[in-house]
Amino acid sequence: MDAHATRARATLAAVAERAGVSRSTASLAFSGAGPVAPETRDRVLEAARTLGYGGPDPVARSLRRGRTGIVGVVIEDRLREAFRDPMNIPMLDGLADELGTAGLSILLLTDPTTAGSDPGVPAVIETAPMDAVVLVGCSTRLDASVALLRRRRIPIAAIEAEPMEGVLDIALDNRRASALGAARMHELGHRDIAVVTLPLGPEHSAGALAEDWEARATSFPAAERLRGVLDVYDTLRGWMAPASSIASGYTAGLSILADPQHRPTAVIAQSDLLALGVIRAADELGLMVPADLSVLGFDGIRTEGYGGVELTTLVQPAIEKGRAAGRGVLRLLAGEPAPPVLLRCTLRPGQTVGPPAA
Amino acid sequence: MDAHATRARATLAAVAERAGVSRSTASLAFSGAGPVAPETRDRVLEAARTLGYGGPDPVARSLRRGRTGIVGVVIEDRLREAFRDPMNIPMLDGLADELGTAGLSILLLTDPTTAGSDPGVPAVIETAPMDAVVLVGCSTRLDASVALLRRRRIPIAAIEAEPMEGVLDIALDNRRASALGAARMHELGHRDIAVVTLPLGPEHSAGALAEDWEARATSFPAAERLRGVLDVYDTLRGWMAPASSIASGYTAGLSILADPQHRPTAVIAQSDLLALGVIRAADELGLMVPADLSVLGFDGIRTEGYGGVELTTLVQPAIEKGRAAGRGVLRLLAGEPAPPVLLRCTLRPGQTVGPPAA
DNA sequence: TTGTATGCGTTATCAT
DNA sequence: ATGATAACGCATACAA
Repeated sequence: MDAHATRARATLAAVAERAGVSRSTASLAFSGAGPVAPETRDRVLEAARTLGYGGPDPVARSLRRGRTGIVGVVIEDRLREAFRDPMNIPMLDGLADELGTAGLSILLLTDPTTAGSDPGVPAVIETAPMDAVVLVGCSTRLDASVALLRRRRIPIAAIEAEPMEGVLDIALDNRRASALGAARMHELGHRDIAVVTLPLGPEHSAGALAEDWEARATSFPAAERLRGVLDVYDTLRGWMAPASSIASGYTAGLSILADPQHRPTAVIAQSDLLALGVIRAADELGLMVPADLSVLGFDGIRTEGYGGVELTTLVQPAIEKGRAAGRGVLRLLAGEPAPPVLLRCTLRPGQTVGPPAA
Repeated sequence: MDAHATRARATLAAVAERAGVSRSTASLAFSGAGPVAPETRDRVLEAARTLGYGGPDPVARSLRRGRTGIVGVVIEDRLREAFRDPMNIPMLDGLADELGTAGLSILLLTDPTTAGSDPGVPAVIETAPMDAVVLVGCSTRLDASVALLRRRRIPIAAIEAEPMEGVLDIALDNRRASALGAARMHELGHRDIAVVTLPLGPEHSAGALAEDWEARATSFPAAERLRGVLDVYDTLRGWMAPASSIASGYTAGLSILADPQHRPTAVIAQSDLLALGVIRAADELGLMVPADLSVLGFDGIRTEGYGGVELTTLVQPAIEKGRAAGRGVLRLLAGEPAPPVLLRCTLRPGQTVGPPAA
């Protein structure tokens, strides 16, 4: 350990004194926010070096400036779950990209209402230092978090959430896109279809879709996508998956396709992973895709790693979701008007959808 | 917008005045760090509500307390790249889990030396408020970051990095594990093997391993794993992949297996994704695994989603890596001694390794 | 170009 | 159980 290790942390005042200048001059030497004679600056920097001064304290600076340089990103539940959804990665990347240009970094937070925590202990969301927040949970139960953040006067952007007053909405045209996909199926002649949905509620339980799903749904995108299908099909079979994964899709597929007497000719899945799982189930049951069964996905993941199936799917602009949120946050922080954003999904033809078997 | 929106943010002082108590008492009412009469507290809370006070300012509190509740996690390069490595997700999850119990949250940072940024602008790592940092880049070029953080007196833990003075080391027995895998291959009778390595340097370029790889290697785990193989095999073919991905493994596999006259009987890959890529290449060339070619992976990812191959691989305790780092950080922050951690990988037999064809 | 003075919003210490 | 006071470390408006 070096000689400075035991000494107390040096402050800007100490550096200033050592350099023989005032605190303000020393401050300017570091921030560059004002004119300083080159030689004076050198003296200050020199003093800083000998004192082992690590630069202005970020916290003190934040207090003074009223900015922390931190944007909270609220992810539902555990990180593990959040990152299991392949769409969250590029979204975060786009967000980080956009925020990075402004020197902002991302603080990972979990939704206190989904994570099981003591109500006694204040949630991190109440106490974390941040300039703004991006909500990505997609859960209607965000209300509590939003109320909290509003009281703290923290600007909020929400991705794919139900629109809320005072929250910058970064939306996907989930309903329209889903209807588009459904219409394509209908055009091709499919009359008996099944839908595999993402978790609609916080329970994350699997099973046939309940009659009253709409009243109990808390996942806005999942509900919207389902509504989109119902815009085209009056009746359908619905199966709710407990997560967006191949395994869940596989299970759903087995259930839906089990009875040979009563099989749909097409399955509309609310995510690509679910679609891949359904295809695997079909495989196992000896069904050819798309000859015996059409499968439509949602997301547009690179299926490269997943066995080489070219999924017909609705591609969502995941990176752009993050970018748009980032830009929106930047505007909010700048006090500029931040208009809501609506991003569009597109249908990408693949090898998994065709006309029903005659 | 409500009535408070235009008014300036309320402070604790304002709340105290309104409630007719001193600032200290108001403070105690919120923090619960001292005795306050129940009715007094109610009055304070009531005043806070009518004033729209959102609770103590985290920044001011941090300044006073000397703690931010934030732990920086330095990931190399872009988030997209970082999350492409499947091991980083459970690691982060374990870390978040452990830190969460102490009310700490994770600030995502990128390594300023890998990300291309102006040297003029101070890197976030220099200016972000945090109590401690976890390094996960695995790059030897962490020196610069470490120096910076040391000057700031910020405790550091590093996962799978080359041990450094004053940095809490959370290590994997990469070399031993790799040697173990290689020994298994040797036992089975393989004499002509090839290794597909992770990127050894920051260039992320693909190609045959250079003679002087060791001198230029900056990725400690990749170098260690390679050394492990060399502990068993004197000579081998080496191919460096530009990333840990199926696509890179596929390319590497094609190159290595191209010439039928000169094919290894086994490939040791430094990650499971690379191994899966090699297997796909073998498939394409009409080689059976493991009859014609043995393939060993590293990581122990759930291959469920990747086509159903049961990879023989070295399983690393990814979640535990994060947990250990989290616990270490907690101890550092508490001023307790934090012993370095060495985690062990285990060989998990699968269906991709067998004796060479006679 | 440099220095002086003040306040950012809290909490810890100590006294009452 | 409550109150007065003093930091925490810095950046800015303003004066020189």
